[in-house]
Amino acid sequence: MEYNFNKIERKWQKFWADNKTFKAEIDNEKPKYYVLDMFPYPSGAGLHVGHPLGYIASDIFARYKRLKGFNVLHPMGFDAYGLPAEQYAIQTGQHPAITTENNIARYKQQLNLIGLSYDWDREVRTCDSKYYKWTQWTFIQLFNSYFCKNSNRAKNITELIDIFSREGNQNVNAACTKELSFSAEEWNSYSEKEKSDVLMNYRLAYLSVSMVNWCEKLGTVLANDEVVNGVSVRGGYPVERKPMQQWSLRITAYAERLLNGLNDLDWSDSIKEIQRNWIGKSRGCAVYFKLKDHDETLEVFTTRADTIFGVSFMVLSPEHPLVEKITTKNYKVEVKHYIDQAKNRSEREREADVKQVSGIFTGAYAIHPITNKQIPVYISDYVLMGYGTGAIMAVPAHDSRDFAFAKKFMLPILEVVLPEGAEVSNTYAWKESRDSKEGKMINSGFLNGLEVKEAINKAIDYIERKNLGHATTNYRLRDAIFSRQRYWGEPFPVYYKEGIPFTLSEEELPLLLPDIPSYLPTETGEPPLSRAENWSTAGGYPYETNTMPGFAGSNAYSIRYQDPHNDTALVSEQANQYWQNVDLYVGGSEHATGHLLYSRFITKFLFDIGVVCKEEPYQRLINQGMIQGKSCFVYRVKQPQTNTEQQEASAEQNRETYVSFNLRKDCQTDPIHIDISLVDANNVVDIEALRKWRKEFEDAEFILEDGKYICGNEVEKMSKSLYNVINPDSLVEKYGADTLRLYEMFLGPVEQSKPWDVQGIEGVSRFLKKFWRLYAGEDSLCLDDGEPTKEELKILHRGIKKIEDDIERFSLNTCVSHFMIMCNELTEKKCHKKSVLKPLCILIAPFAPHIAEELWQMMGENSSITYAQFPEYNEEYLKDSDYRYPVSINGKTKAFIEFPLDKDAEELKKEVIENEQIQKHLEGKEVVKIIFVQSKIVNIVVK
RNA sequence: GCCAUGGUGGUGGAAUGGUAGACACGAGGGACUUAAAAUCCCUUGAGCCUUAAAGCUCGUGUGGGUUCAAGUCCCACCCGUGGUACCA
Repeated sequence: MEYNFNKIERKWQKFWADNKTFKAEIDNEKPKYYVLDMFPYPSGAGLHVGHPLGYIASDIFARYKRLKGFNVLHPMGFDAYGLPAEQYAIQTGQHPAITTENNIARYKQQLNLIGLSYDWDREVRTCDSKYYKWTQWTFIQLFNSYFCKNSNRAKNITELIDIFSREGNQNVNAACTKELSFSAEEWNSYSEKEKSDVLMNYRLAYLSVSMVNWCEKLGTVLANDEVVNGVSVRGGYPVERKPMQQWSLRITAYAERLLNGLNDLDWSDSIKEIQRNWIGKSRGCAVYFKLKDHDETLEVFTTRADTIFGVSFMVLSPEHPLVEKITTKNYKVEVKHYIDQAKNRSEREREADVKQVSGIFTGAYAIHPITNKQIPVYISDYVLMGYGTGAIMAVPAHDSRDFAFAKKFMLPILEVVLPEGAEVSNTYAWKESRDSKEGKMINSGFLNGLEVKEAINKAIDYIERKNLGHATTNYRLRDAIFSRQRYWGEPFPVYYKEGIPFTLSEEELPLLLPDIPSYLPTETGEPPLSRAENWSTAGGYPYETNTMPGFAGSNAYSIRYQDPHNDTALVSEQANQYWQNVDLYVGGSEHATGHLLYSRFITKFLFDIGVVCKEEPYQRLINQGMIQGKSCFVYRVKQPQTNTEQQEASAEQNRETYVSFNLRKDCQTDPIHIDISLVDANNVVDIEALRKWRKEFEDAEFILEDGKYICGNEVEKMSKSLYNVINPDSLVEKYGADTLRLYEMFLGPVEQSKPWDVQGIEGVSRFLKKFWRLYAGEDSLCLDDGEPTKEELKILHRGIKKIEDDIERFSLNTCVSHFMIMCNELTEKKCHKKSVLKPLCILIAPFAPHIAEELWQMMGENSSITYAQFPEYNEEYLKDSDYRYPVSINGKTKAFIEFPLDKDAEELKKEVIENEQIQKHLEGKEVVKIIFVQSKIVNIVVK
């Protein structure tokens, strides 16, 4: 019988769909296991072989867990809101919903071809109103909550209102945008608008004004990378930094919990580290500096309180509120000029010339809190308003940025930390500052002689005791800006009444995304939604016109899968109690600081308000690597630079010339990408096909080597634009889905990025054919009912053990290898015994489910292999009767000998030394000692 | 710069401190075939030795160290990849 994979795969895919084999339902008799893939954005290009890597890996795990007796939840859905569909709509006028619908259909078709065991009944789409109802609902909960720092959790905003009306905010310790102070009387006298403004300061979803890149001509906000040198990349129109009112989420309130929560997760160290860095906790000290001739104090943040005696100037951010007050008359004009300049520099420009030191003196002086010396106050844009207090104490000797500033403005450089072995030297001769936290304190009064780390603690102690400041912690993490001036996203469930935002009630959800006549922003710069007719409540109050950003829909989708059709709740308590959270999450590491952080935050919030029972959404995380493509290049010869007239003339006469790979060094060339389908395994280009492929090659001249045109290669990202995409559909057609699945795993560790090797797939294809032949005879299965031999049992049980270990460790590439070895050994033994082939079939079922199902059925089983029992290995069969231990002599392995394990040490020694083989190697030398490791003899030391 | 992570044949990659290179691709040789495809067998880290049988030396980015024993552990350096950055 032939292995007809196309027929087999179609048959079983239909069987699974018809029988809903993978439908997951709550079953309290069985333990649950939740396997999830990061859901894809359905782009127009479809899937290439890189996309399914993670899906196949998680599918293998899901299928494995089912065989292990778990009730597995393995859903899939689509992150359907996003920019490409909107841009396509702007260009073509086609509604993004239609584009998205088509792309999803194509994705589902491609995913099903691979035989993934999803429960499609639980599919979610973020653009589906039944789904985004709960995205909007979650937003409302955030709006109605504040973060209480005392209990370290979110609480209902009504509790805060209650406290305000009774005792003001004196005793309130809550996360907020800026510190306010008011009494109960004041609160009760506030207008509705004033109350709303105060509460905004505390809500977890809040409106605030933040700086954006605004392009008047294009009528839209631009991202930093869309602005270069102060003008828009598209059109070259001027861009200004402008404050705009935006919704934000107060993720910073959860910084500490997001940090601590990482410790108990089974994630890779690198991704945990990326999140830790992103949160960026730094412990330090706030220090108050009095200002000469002013009542205000200047508060700075520092992590190096030990260097306080090394302060020689202060620097404020240009946006700092005190700048205006303290600038003296003589410096007003220059300071204003500097601030104006700084304001119009985009983030990108500031980044671009980091090395450029700029700044200006304000004329003001601060008083050093310990030495009482006067210290000049400068402003400079290297100090950012967004971090710490927007002001620093500058210690040029021990901070490289302060050092550069001091050099430029000829300010004193005071050395206070002396590294071990160094001598006190003239700081003005230094080429760079000494930033290291190692060394002893000098010139620092009561800190002298201490190590830096001790000095930091002692300095903070002193500062707190004398009321000169307080210990504090800063986070790099910023609140998440949640508004987008776009069409294709979730509408905010918000309307405005006399300028005060109100949320809709739960009964009014979902607030449907309206149809609009054009997807561009309006002429007045309003977001696209303001084009919608009657975009207001029944009472005529206008709705919010911004939409939510791309990550909104993915924050709680893993929770929604648990109960996707529930109309009355995000998830029922019953469903959540059973499914809890994701046990295995598979996806790319590019979401480390986006989706993975935001959804952890939202899950913690939902935990606080009692919606879910687990605080962390994803217990174990595997980050699959990217599969790269091999790109092919031809080398176009650069035309010599001549004057224009000649060039024009020659352009008509001269055809483009391309040289073969090994000849490219002889002239100047540009590499040009060509489609990989035009090239064979030896990099020989099919020139006739190339001429037909694109016009520019039609009558080009090709300079050959050995009669062939050889192209160059490079490993790059797989992308349509680089013509190096390998499409899974054609591979399934040619080799079958089971081969593709095995090969994607066999290619290397799932976590690692690696290039797609076009030829390697032959190997697993041959293996599956061999595997089939192990069972299949001429026209029926070739099975033997006899008892397996000891030898055969050993092969089988060793295989079971290895495969189980490998899957649990997620080492799926070695798992495939071990399976191949086992099958080859059984083939060699000509073993066709049913009692061996049956467990073998189950073992491969997670990897190659179609062939496993087919053989399973042919062996006379009448139910799907999906819920078969994963075989257990028996230690008895694994015992090595014939294991030969390696014996080294002076560290070099010389012999392998058998010996029993149960003898005592002296007997063993004797036996080893007298062994014929060993004697040969000893060559009569004296044995000094014998090293045993766990009763195995390992090394003999001789003189 | 900082943080993370990796460096093993022609290639993808295996190796709880204990036979480095499993498994696979590619390559070379052979069998079957009129031929091709498919299938099967042998060789395949480098070098040496031998008529043969067998055996030897060197080898996991570089240089040190720990150990009876190091791809694996420690120290220093070089290179690649990813993240991040006037974060005080």
